[in-house]
Amino acid sequence: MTKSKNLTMSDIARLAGVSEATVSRALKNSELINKETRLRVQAIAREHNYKVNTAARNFRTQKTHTLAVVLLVDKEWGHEVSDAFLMVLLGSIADEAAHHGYDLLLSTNPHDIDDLADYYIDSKRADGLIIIGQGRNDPRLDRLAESGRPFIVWGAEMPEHDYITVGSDNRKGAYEAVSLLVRNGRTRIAFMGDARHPEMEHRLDGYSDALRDAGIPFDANLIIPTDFSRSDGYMKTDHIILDPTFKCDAIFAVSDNIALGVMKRLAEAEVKVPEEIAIVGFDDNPLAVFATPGITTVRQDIRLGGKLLVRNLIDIIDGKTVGHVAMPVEVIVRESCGNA
Amino acid sequence: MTKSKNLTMSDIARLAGVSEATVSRALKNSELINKETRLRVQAIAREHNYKVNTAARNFRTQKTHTLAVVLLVDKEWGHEVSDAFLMVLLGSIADEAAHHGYDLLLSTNPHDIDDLADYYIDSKRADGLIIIGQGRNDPRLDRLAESGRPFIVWGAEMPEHDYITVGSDNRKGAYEAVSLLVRNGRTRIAFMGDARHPEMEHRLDGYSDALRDAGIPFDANLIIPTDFSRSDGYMKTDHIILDPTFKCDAIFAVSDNIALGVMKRLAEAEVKVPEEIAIVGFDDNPLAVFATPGITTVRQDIRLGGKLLVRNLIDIIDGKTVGHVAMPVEVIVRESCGNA
DNA sequence: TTTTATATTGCAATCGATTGCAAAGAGGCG
DNA sequence: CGCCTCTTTGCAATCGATTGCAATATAAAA
Repeated sequence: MTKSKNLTMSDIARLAGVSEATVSRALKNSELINKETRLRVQAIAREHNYKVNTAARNFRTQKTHTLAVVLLVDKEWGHEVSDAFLMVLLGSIADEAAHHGYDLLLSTNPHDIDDLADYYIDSKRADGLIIIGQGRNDPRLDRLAESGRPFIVWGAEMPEHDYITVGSDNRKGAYEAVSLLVRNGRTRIAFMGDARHPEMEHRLDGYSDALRDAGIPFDANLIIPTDFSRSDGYMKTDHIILDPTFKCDAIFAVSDNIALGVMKRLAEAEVKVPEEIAIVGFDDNPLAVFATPGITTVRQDIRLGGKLLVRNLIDIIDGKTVGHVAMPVEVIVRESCGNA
Repeated sequence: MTKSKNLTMSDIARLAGVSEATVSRALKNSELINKETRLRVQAIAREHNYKVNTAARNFRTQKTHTLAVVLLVDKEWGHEVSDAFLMVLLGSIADEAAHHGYDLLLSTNPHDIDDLADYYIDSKRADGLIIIGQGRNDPRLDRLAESGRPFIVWGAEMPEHDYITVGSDNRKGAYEAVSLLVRNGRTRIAFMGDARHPEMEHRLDGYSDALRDAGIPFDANLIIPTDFSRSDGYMKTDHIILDPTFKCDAIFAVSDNIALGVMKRLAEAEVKVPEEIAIVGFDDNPLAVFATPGITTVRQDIRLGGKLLVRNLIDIIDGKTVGHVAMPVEVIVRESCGNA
């Protein structure tokens, strides 16, 4: 632990008896410098615990080697910051960014996303933006796209949007989830979720597709608008329990959180899951396996998602063309869907 | 949306007919500059969508106005990145940092925390470090403290450590949780947790204090080493169920996650909660209220914790002296503790 | 009217690393 | 021996904002 104050490159240059230019090149292992010199300079730098001043480098190179992650988790539509998936995604993004030599700036609840682009990109804090929380077709993202700044969004591809996304194959996931319920003999399958949200819209499409392919007519009464939260799942379940005209034998919930809320309410009302009502969720929340009964769900590969967000954003920054990603999903069968 | 390339301060100076120095001062609203001039310069800057180049400023001022958050979530001792509390803490830290004009760098699973101090502080990426995940008396933190770099740790104060912490009053929380069980007539109260972890050591102290004050002898057989995970809570419950010589009428779990795992296992074994075994957890995990029965728990004010971490770290960076913080906790009574 | 105090603004050095270009040295070839 | 090539290193400009100090203008005091 050398307690010496901060050395600069010129100190190292003096110690090694070479110029600053040589030190700079040696430290990045440039072929321009004789191997012997290179190693000597590197050894001296290490010995004196010298670290390149990133602020100076960023300034000179006009690159920050930093990505900014913006969490647009809007209480309004019931997403909570505490969602397990957020943290997993964030962790994966952080790991992948580090792996590519990028630092990660984090921002939550920005007052204004327009300012945000200014704040991060124009003022040279970050080279690109990862937006998590597509919201309900947020027009601010479209404006961001117009401005031409490098960014990428976690969520669903929508033809009317002009930005790149990474997300799961929500349509296919929902299709398979609902088909599973159908195979288990369920015919009146409720949909709980908020279809105004792009990802959920795709899940609703998958739900419809599955019913159609099974020859089951679509019934709008079975669509129960629900936000992402456990509490809203809990509350909207009243509708199912208390309305005597409402009949369903299964529920497809667009998130495990909703499913957890539903199951809590059903348990209180002594409705048996899966015997009376079967349930399939989405996300494979770590809790899904610990609920009683275990929740059958659609697993997203969130860690892969984080990696792809980073890789593709870096490609965008580097001026390459990248496409949307809809990652494969996997149905995880537990007890709640009524499988044998 | 001006698509103009990046303006510099000298552009604004030219447009305003003043010097760069004046622009610089005007933009930070310095009293040195005539109010009229100030407003005019600000207006021009706004009009042209000029943003100060942070890289240049940081370089010149030798301050980064950035804090680095390091997540030391070690799978080894069962903490999962997906823990709800992590995300809440992180969100609160991010908000508070933004409020103080600091950016937030995020890093998870660093290879080496020593390098980390170099990486962030010495190479001028951040002004200070927030460490989350104190671990089992991590010696690396002690080394970090020796090096004199500004940092702060979420966790528990231990006399043998030479760094500043922010955390909850774990001892008091545990004391009240266990006292509640005692008041409900329980006398054989198991402790589930890993006392090698500083925060848990304090909770064990609180547990012991409560028993002592209630005149109940401490029984080492009732201490069940358990890591932080739901799954370990689930597994260690076997001990309670399957060992015929083991008798307890209540469990104090050092985290709600453990409590959830325990309850899952007890439900499978058809042990009634709270009638046969009462349970109190810790954290007030958002799930605690959604478990059946709802889990009585000790709530930590995590959002406040995040704020204090940031404020105190900034004080440390500014050279002020700050003390440890043990935030007040609150027992949240639900059904699992067997209250009337 | 001269002097002094005050309010504004500008000059110019500075932060530390990077990089295009030039220069010096080493070796090869005719 | 002279010319050319290739390797290795150094020179010096540059990135953009900040700030101590000096300079100027303006007002107040003598």
